Amino acid sequence: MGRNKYPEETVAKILDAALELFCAQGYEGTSIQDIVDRLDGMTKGAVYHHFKSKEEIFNAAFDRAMAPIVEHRRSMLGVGNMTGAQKLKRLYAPESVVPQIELWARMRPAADPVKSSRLLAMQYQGSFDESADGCLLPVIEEGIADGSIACECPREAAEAVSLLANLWLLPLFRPLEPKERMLARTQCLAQMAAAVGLDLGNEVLQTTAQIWDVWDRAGW
Amino acid sequence: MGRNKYPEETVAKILDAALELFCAQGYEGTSIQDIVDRLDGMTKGAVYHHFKSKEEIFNAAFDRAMAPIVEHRRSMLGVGNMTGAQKLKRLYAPESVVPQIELWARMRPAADPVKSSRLLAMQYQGSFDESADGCLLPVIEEGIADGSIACECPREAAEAVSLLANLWLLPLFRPLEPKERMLARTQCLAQMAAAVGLDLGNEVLQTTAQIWDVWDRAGW
DNA sequence: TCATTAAATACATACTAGTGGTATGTATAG
DNA sequence: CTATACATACCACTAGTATGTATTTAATGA
Repeated sequence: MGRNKYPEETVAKILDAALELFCAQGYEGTSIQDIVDRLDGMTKGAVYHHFKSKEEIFNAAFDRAMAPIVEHRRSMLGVGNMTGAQKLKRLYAPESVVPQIELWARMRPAADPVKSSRLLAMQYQGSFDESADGCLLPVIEEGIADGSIACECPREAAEAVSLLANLWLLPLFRPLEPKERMLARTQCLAQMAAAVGLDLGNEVLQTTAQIWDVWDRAGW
Repeated sequence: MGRNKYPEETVAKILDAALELFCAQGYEGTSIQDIVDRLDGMTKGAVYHHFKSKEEIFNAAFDRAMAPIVEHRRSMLGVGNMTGAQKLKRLYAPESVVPQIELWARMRPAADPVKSSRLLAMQYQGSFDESADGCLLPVIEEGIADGSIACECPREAAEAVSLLANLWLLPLFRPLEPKERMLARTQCLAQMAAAVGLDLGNEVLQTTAQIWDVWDRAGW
């Protein structure tokens, strides 16, 4: 294959193939050659021209996939005429979470946590980042400031809710549970969150229900 | 090296070296050769005679390390003259958790979740197993049966508490937080657990404090 | 009870296919 | 003409295997 006039297309192809493979086979289970083989005609030289390591490909692929979702969340919370409590509820409403889910469902990460251990580690890490630098903690603090939320341990509550939401309510790394069990988990989390001053709202149940439907429709 | 009259000594040496290396360098970061190099004189043939794959070594190493702890827990709960609620509190009392912690501290798994992603995945998986087949859920159900615990969603509560205890209160895969923050997390979890009917007891705070001291003393 | 033998075990040695990554070559776009 | 976008050829290293060899154990026979 000769030189491409638009190399960003090549980069996009690489990242598309990589994302799909990393999800299906895990990080260690996917070789650079596997990726190259999906880039018909292209060779390893092309890949290593655009990326300096397998790890960089992995990170780039997921950053790219996550970017629109992060953007979507951030824009949703940018509005001024909402209290912190309202924004918190909105964070777990279907409109916020479902786009993310559609992405995960499309990528189909392996339900085996060991096989997807690197993804799991990223979600784990991300749960802390999300609560620290991301949207959740700032929203809670906003709610405390405007008086709409009464929470004694905002940082801790944010971390706990993030962790449970990302690793327990999202059925990424374990076989999909029956719908009623996922709803029970959601209600359980909502009760626990309420105990530390966070009202996740009623819509969170619909969110879980919709997630379940998407997952189920995707054939899990 | 000639044939050993007591091959179980060889197996033990292999597992000791493997455990230390897997903790320090992660699964993928540790090669069979790394392990062999610590077994002075021994060769890869010996290792592959006793174990059929790297994965089997990994599992065997951790199963062996965990066995006495699991045993300790199980024996502690075997006694008859305790209510479920009392057993639950005991599960999170220092005497139950500290032995486990000493082990972890000795092994020093990397605080980088990505580097230790396989261990993280095992802890994640283990959190569900622990709540399902392990001690927590049975104890809760015992408490419900004897009337000492009132919990509407035992399975969900057990999973949530297990997850948070293993991935949030145990400082395995993240840099150690200041002591007061770890205590705040503990109190937060206790509050959340109480909201779904589980009283973890007052001793859980001492447990966290002791864990922190062990970690700190180990030079984290 | 004890030597002799046969078989099973505990390793060592030598090798393979495949891996992530690099060095270098070549053609094309700017 | 130069910088970029690739291709080709290669490297050290990996998990795992096939095979060889010495030693322990078990079986045998007296």
